[in-house]
Amino acid sequence: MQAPQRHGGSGRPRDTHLDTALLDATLAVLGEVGYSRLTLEQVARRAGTTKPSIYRRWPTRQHLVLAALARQLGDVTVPDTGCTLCDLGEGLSVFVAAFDRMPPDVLGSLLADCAGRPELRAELLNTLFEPPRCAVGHMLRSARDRGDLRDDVDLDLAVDLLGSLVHYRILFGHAPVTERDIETAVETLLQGIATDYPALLAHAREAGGDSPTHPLHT
Amino acid sequence: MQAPQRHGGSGRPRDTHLDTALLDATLAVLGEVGYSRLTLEQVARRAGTTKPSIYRRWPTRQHLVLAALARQLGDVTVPDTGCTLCDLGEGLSVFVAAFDRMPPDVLGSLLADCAGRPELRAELLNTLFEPPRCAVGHMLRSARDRGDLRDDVDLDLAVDLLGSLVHYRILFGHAPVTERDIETAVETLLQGIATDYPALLAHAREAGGDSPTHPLHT
Amino acid sequence: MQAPQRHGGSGRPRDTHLDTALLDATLAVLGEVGYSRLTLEQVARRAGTTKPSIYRRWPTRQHLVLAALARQLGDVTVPDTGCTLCDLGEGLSVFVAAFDRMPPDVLGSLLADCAGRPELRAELLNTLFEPPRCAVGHMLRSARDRGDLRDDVDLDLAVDLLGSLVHYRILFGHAPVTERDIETAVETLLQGIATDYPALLAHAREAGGDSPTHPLHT
Amino acid sequence: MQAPQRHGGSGRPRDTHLDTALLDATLAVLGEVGYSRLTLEQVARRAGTTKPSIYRRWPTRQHLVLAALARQLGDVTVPDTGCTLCDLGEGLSVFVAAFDRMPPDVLGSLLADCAGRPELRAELLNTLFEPPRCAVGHMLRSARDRGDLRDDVDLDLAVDLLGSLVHYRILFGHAPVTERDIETAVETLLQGIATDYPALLAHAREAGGDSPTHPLHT
DNA sequence: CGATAAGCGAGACGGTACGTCAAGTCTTATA
DNA sequence: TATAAGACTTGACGTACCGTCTCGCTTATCG
Repeated sequence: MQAPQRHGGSGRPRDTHLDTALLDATLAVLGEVGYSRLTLEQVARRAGTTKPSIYRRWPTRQHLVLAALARQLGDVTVPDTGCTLCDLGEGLSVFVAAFDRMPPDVLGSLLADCAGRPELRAELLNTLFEPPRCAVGHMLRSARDRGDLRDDVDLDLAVDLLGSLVHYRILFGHAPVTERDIETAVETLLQGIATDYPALLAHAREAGGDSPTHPLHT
Repeated sequence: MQAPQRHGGSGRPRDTHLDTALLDATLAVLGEVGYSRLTLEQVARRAGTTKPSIYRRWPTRQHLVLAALARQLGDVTVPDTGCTLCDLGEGLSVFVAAFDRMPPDVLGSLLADCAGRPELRAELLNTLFEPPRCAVGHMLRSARDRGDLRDDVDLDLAVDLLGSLVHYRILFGHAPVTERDIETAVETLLQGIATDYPALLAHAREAGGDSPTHPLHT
Repeated sequence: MQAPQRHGGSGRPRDTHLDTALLDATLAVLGEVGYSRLTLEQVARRAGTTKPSIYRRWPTRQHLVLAALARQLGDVTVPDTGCTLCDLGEGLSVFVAAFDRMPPDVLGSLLADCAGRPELRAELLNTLFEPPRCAVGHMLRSARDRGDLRDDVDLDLAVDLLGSLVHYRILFGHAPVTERDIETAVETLLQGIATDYPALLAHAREAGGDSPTHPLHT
Repeated sequence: MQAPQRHGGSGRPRDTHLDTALLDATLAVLGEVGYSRLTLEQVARRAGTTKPSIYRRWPTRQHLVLAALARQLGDVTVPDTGCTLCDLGEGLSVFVAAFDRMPPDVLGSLLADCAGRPELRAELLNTLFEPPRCAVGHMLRSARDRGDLRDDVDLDLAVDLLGSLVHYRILFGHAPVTERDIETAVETLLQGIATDYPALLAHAREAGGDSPTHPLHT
């Protein structure tokens, strides 16, 4: 969802500076007044241009905001060290950090604003939510392939258990997602689906070092 | 979020039929065009009245919708049979069913629309989201008190693990929440925090009967 | 074309100060930037209100301007002294003066802008152009009734001959309409349609005094 | 207002087919939607080209339309037979016919649109309105020279009396200009300014034949 | 004959104003 | 004092043209 559709070679080419200026302005306005009070006028003025230039690039306000968020999210890469506990914890943290860089409350508002626009909603989910889901899914699959998880675990549900915790708190967090929360959630889940949880824990301890002994314990 | 504030006893009394007519109209409009396209004019016209009569009762559109949803949610009671597995599963199902009766996508939109209005947001959370959280928390606390859970489990995180799965899927479900999902999630979680999971499973089997053997397994 | 349509007794009544403020603002803007550069925003701002308040009163920009011009034209009354030459000259002068009080070039632009809107055009003609036509027609009919004109004169064409001179020069005058022009035109016309032109001239001389002897002569 | 300005000899020459195609398209669009709804885009598209090709030829929309109308008006020649009544009637008819071939209402709109652009307005008047004025003026001057009119007649006002009737009705005609109207107006005017009207009438009768006996009479 | 200069189609550019919609507030007459 | 009615201020919406610009290409004239 970064650069919008381009056309045949002919015609005056689009000013790519405007593209970035508009996305920058969008993020700035989002940060200052939030999604619901964001005005296209304001965005345009701040980018030194006018509304029609926005509509030429993105068909709706939602598309504009989505593009801005997607650019802000950037390309997020996750570790693959072979240590199931470490990788999951680290991977989730990377995504939490990426989402935390976004203006608060925007993601939820945008998602809500997609009600009734299925294509847009799909685009949003694919662009922003699917990458972390995929990454976590990939990690869990690796873990199962190397024998850390039971063969018959429902990986989709496991992904949802971790992902929904992260997403839910990001979207409407009554509490921020801390590193501690992530570790605890990962360890709790693995106790339920690992073939040999103590071995994983031991492995993580030599690899990283600061994992706690008692998941979900205060 | 039932009948709103009243004034001094004198003068023409409020038409209580209007209260219900307005909430009915709100739900109807929500169901037809969704939250973002809901117009107070439209609601008023449908209820056979005018905008000022709405504003006399609820200060903002958000309050109106919240009131309508709260009435739709109604009073939900959860079981307390002493069977940890059964109660959790049954309790979660009750709430999923209650939320499923609401117009789709409205809850998320409303919640998103509360960004920047903390009191309203708090009221929404208290009215709609807190009851299930409380009920689940209460169940887990009972379970711990009767010795089913370890003493040092972080109950808040446990509540969040279950609650976020349910809420997240309800709010923005890329997949509906099935009975099967609930059971599996409950059992997976309990494997992580129960003192003696097999005993709970056995207990549940004699009580109810249809619990599966292998959590999270296909 | 003054006060727009009113409704049943109930509801908040229209602010009549706004009506006049808007018409005043319209005339002011017309005077400053002309018809084609008149902006409803500008009119509204100047009247201390906003566009929707204008659209509530007049359906289009044309209606607004027409209303403003009509108010500016006001009620114009013409003399009826029995002196055919004097009355015609005086009556035409009155209307020329009334039109000269309007912002220049507006009338033509407005009329041109009515192309393709027959009802509006009819309203404009009725409101602004018909009164002088009627007045002149009435004068000529009186003159015929008292025997000053031949019985079989085509009064409509006579009205047009006088009216078109005035209107044409007002609308797109390459030259202003002077008192002298009016007198000369009246006298020239009457030579063509009067029963006894010299008698009329004599009558006018005793009544008024400053009529010229030789029509259309330099 | 024929072919617009050209530049130095070098470079690709202008496609003269485009000139005519654009003027044709302009007239077509004017005929279909009128002046105020004419879009340069539309004209360009219809001519199979694009806006810049228009602006390369004519600096403004007004110039384009003026050029189109001028081409449509063409060269109009008027008779000079020595019969004052016949020539005037015939000459006016020729011009009425020429203007009637133009799309209706366009002339007035264009003229109105020249408010505040004096050079353009002058060009328009010179191009479209001056020829008939000149022709009528020339006829009247010839008539005076041959002794048909009094020596001291104000020829400018006489021209205006005839011209304004024609122009006014053409521009904003509440009634079409008929042959009958023209004859009657000419005859009425001549009664006012001719040295010997009956002689002119007699002359016209032998020359043409179908002149009426009673000017301005029904 | 190759450089140069303009015209060409295409279409995006920065702008201005449009006419509409809904929000939330107010003022009335009536009950 | 609440009601139905409806006008009020406010502010943003998405669209339509304007007149200009920058492309990549074609077509002529000139050196």
